[in-house]
Amino acid sequence: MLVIERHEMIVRLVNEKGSMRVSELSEICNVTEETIRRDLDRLEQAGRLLRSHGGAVSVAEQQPEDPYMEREITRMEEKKRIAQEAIKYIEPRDRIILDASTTAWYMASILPDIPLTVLTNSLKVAMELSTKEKIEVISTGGIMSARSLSFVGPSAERSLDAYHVNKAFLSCKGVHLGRGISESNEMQALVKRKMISIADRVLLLADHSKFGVQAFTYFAELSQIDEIITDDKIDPQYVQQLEEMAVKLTVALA
Amino acid sequence: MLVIERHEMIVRLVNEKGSMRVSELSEICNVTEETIRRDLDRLEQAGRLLRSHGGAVSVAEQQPEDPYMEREITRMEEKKRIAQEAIKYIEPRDRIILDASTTAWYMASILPDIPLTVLTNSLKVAMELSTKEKIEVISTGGIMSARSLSFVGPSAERSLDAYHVNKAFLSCKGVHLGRGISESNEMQALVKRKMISIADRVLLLADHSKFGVQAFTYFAELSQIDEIITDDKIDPQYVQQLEEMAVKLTVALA
DNA sequence: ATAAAAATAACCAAATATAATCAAAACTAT
DNA sequence: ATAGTTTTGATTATATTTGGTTATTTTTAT
Repeated sequence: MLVIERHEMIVRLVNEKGSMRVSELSEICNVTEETIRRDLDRLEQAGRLLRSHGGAVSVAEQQPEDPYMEREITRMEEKKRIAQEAIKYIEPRDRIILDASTTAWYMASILPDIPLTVLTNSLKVAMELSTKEKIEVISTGGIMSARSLSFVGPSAERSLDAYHVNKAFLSCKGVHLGRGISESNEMQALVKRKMISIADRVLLLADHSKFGVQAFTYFAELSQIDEIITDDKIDPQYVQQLEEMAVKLTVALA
Repeated sequence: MLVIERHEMIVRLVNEKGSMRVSELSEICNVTEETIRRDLDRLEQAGRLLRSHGGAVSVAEQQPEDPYMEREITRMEEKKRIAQEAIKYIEPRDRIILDASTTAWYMASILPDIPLTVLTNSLKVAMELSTKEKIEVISTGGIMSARSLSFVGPSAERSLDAYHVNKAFLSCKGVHLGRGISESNEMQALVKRKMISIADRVLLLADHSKFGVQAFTYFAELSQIDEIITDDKIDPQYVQQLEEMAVKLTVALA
């Protein structure tokens, strides 16, 4: 990747996410943090972003409203942290699933360019990964859900049948200790259920606000989840209860 | 190779790939890196690309096209006109196929929001149609081709098997009266062949520059095409020969 | 408030890329 | 043909980029 390309990528990422840490950019671009810092200095000189300790923030004062992205500003910080923790579980040559959640999209955007096969039903994830040449992206087809820009329906589920992955990173709307994992949309829930069935290991990405919540449809038991990644605002009572239930839990720290 | 030819080749390569290293260009063009550097300096002077340490990046990020799409930015006007003509063939409640071509993408962007089912292997087409609420979009899944932002491969072909449409709008790289319709990329060709097999009616979108051209793989006979839509710069000799061969031809006027 | 951790700036050195220069080769125009 | 121009490749000196190291600053936690 040429210098200019890296600079453009940095600006794009900073603008998309609002902010980026030096460490994230370093991983994504496959250069040392020193290089990223120098880049940020120059980009700040040029007025393309604003430097801050640990990273940089967007200076695009009023980015034109992205019609695709339902503005999920809520829990953005937590989701980014969870995404950052989650990518630590990814190793070269893994075959993984990313679902159509905001957290999975963050994961895609900060995923380093290493040899990897990613199976997804999310248009945004696919789009995001298209620039990383070492990553092979496979999309389920299916009926497009315009709101979430993802593919659902029988054909999406059918196409998943043809694959097997070693890790699946899934999100949800609710985690209830007694009732299990739930989703507000039935179509999405069915796809997630299928995803779980073709994965060796299921990692659930759920920020603290999801605990205790019961959404419309259940798509998995807690026992089907191998590990939950959440943020540090989680109620300690859940931590303890999950421990008692022998569910592995990782807390993504700030 | 003439100097100008080399210059054009350099610009084309840079635009296709987004960027090129001096070393790559040197190898491809069979000249020393010094020569390439001088070329790049002059091309940057002329504003045809942007220099960067180690290579050059494309500057062709003008509106309708972004650096992903695989075909040349040329014939844009013709393609828009062909797209405009093509949508006249679409009626409410049609089930149609749009392939991963620039022309199909133009079609998607000017398609009115009427009840319609669109089956496509193009990410851009899907994205474009996501804002039109009356249009149901179904995507083939498959391996994502990053360059063309489309889905190809066995799974893409397999998923097409589950559907049947009444009209397919396809593009190509070459239309040869004797040898048939060809494509430069075999994966895309196989998908198109399958698309033809599940469509009642096949409409070929081909600007005048495609006639007489033979690209790498053939994916259809002329007899399998129900109608060709082209632009008014088409050589009259082809018009006459197609008439003799009883192939229906529509010329999109300015 | 103070200590520990994290991030940064300021170096340096190695690798790479570039610019400048010159001579040979190829092309142009008389 | 021949003189003049342009292009090219080779060579050398110069620039830039990058990663590593260390000291310093800033932030965070106690």
